[in-house]
Amino acid sequence: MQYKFQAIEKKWQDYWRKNETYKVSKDTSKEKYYVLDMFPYPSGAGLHVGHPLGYIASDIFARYKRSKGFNVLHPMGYDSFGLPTEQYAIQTGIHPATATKQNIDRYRNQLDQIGFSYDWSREIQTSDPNYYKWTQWIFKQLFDSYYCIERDKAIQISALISDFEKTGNTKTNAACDDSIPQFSASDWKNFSKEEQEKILLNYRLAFLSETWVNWCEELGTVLANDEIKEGLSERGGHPVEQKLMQQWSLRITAYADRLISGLETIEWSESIKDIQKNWIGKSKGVSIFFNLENFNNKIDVFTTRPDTIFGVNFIVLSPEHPLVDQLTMPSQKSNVVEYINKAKLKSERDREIDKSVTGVFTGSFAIHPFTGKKVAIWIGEYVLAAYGTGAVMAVPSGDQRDWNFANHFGIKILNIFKDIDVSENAYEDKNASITNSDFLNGLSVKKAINLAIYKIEEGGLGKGKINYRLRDAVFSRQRYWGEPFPVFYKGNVPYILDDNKNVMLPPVDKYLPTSSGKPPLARAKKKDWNVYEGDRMETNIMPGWAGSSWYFLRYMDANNDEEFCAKENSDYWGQVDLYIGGAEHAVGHLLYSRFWTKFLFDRGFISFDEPFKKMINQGMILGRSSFVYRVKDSNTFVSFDKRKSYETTRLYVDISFVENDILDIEAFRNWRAEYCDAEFVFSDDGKYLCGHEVEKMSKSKYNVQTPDDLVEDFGADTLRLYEMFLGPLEQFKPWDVKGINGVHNFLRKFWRLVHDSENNFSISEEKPSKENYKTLHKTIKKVEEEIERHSFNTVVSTFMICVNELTDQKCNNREIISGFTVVLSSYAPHISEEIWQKLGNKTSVTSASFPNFNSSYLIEDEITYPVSFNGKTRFTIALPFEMTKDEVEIEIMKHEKTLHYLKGKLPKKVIVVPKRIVNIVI
RNA sequence: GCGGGUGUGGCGGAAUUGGUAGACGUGCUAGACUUAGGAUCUAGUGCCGCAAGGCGUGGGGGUUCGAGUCCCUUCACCCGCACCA
Repeated sequence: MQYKFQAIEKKWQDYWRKNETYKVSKDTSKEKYYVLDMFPYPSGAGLHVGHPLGYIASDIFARYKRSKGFNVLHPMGYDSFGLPTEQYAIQTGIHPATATKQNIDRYRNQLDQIGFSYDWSREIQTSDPNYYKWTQWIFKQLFDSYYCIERDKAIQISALISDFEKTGNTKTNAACDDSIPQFSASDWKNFSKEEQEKILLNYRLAFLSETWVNWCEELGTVLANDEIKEGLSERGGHPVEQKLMQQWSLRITAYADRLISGLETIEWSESIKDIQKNWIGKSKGVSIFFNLENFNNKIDVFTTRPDTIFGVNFIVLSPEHPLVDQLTMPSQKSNVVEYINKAKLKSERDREIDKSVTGVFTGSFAIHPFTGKKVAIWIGEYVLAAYGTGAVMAVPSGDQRDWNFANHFGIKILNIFKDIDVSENAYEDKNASITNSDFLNGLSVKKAINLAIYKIEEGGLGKGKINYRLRDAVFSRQRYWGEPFPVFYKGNVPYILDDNKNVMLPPVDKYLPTSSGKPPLARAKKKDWNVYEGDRMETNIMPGWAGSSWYFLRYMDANNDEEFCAKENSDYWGQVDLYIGGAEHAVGHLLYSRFWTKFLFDRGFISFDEPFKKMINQGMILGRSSFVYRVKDSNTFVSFDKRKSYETTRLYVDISFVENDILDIEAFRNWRAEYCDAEFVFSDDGKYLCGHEVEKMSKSKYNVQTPDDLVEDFGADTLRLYEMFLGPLEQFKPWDVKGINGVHNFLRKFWRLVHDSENNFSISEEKPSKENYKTLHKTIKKVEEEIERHSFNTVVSTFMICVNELTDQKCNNREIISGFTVVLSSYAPHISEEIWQKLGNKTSVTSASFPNFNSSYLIEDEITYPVSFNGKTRFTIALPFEMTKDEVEIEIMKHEKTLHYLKGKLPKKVIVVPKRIVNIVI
């Protein structure tokens, strides 16, 4: 073996470490570029080949940008708070910090092996007290802020307090809970301190409130909507139920509109933008008040179709609606109570699966705002408490859900659509004209909507309103391994610690809830807390996404003890120019970090309001599982091609025992005791052939391919090239080791190009030929273009073509090899450093400039014209470059092959596109 | 149901604005060379056909001198959301 990659890679990794090659600092003389990976959660399983895919792409891009003269920030760290480590702690008693450190060390080893250009002096860990004290600091700022709707930004709460002192809240236009009563300046002054605090809580961006939350009993904590998939917890797949609890929340809803409009300023995939838009779920409509027949208060309903107001047959409240109690007539009491209790017991999951129509009549009536007629008030599960006002005006002729409800309970349906039959289905399209609707008669839907809104607002019957599906983000978790809150209580009123005080996670005897069901932190005794104020400390912790919502800022100033990030640093490094990570964070991390960024921007701590300017979502690398086939009730395994003659059970086999689908019998027998005397029915060639399938990599499928083995066998440069060579970055693709040899051979071929048969470095000082230059410059151009448009896979082919051509040309000219080495270095940094050094350079190839493309080398003497007949290419012909259109036509028409394909006919038309193609129409 | 995405050889994939479909790599078939290697080199390899020729980018239709690429329609698979009023 001539190309000793193991020694070379070790040598350069040591060199980079010793020389701090990848350390960067602010340098205003250079243009900055910020390339960021989504930082990993350090799990116990280590990295598999799927993880580094995005890291390799971003590393290539970072190295490339550096060679183009940019000052590149390319950091890495760990999202090290989280559930799995805590679950492990519960099982083993090992402190999560200890397990986290082990896992991080393992990750670091794996990452170092791959030769990344991270500036490790900026490493961060979200579970490090020096990091999370700044997460707590941001929470303090959120607590200390409210959202001013007029100025459309977050403002310090002191401004609101001074408003209250002057005018009470009568003129206040701020995002808050709807239920706040009005008070005057003198009311405010007369409130006790505690009462004032409680009122302010309704305005703060971080606030404590009693809300319906998703409670997961199995995990012992509440979960955010984005942590639930198909009604089950994302982690572990446990059932989730609705529970009313006092929780910290963040008022993300105040930012709903900006979170939508901001999407227009960033380069993300349409699908992620759409997912976020749908998640926020903006809808324009109108809120309409229905007076009640026997009561003084009103029911507020939200609708996007005010044009259907005359089609209202009844009103439906959600079972959790606050007026349910009041409106339930004694005669209906038992029915309603029974119905509501049943609804309460249903989990998210149950509600999702069971879509049958259910409901109950309250016995009360509302008054239609225009007709004055009585409208029955029902309760129905299909109305969600959390959306809109938790009440709907039911228009069965225009809404299928209302139609189903009416149909089920035998309610007569009012039709308000001209010439439309609603006896079988509701009419949900917007193409009909309205009828039976007083002043709306004869209007199109669009016109009717506008007129209805006008009439409703004019009559004081309601108000135009924008509704969002997005809920405020529940920010408490009843667990141990997360950021503690910088919060203490006096009585039931929460207070924030002073700016210079931060809470460290206190030690606890067990990582489990207390016997009274309080979170694990409640186990800590007073002396265990580094800070203890008031009557008690907050015992909830922050959710997993707290630390990851701002980490990209900390990298800019990772070791600052005075601030979370000095403004001069965030002003210099600015937005993340390229963010690479998985699409699975579409609504969690990516929405929350946008929210925090906007907040920090509002408060003047940073100067930009979107964190990630451009994002690429890498696709998953799927595993290739292997199978053996055991004959039923025996210890005999039959080869894949013969399995059909037997009744067999398919069993996973560890892919490390399988090469090219051939099973290593010895390794298999040694795998498990039960297989040690296994018998085999072989294929005709005497080998055992395994079956295979492409699926997600997982431990239980024994199909996990770690980068470690590959780095050992082929080297990091090969792994880097191969991961890129697999296919487009964004696409899902199966992992298949077979192709790795090809990429490895390419590096060997490059090595051979500049070494003689004795493995001595050998380079020619001659002036390169025209052909040599052409090959190099073609490569420079293509590599540059492809990297710029993030087409990382095609670049590898370009390298291969270049080395193939140079080999054919027997070209080892210094000038050409030097140029190619720099071009290659972002993909294969180790071998490039080695060759670069052998070329006599004293500094690292990472400081070399990307070669300039010179188009003059690409000018051709001849053009090879494909000649087609009726669009089908038949032959090619080389003609001088400068030949004109007419000359080409003449030349082609007298060619013998043309005559052959014309078969004596006259061409109807001859199309000549100079320098490209000739097409003859017969 | 709504929104987004993907369909190209045995396999991974290439084809930037419509202009030689299958680059590059694997795999396969022959052969050469050896201090038998995960080596190197040569030739072949989309499908049908001895050939001439025909057919080919999920299917059908269209625009065009020319369509993987543009338009219409349809199918399959993947992802997200899903009683959102």
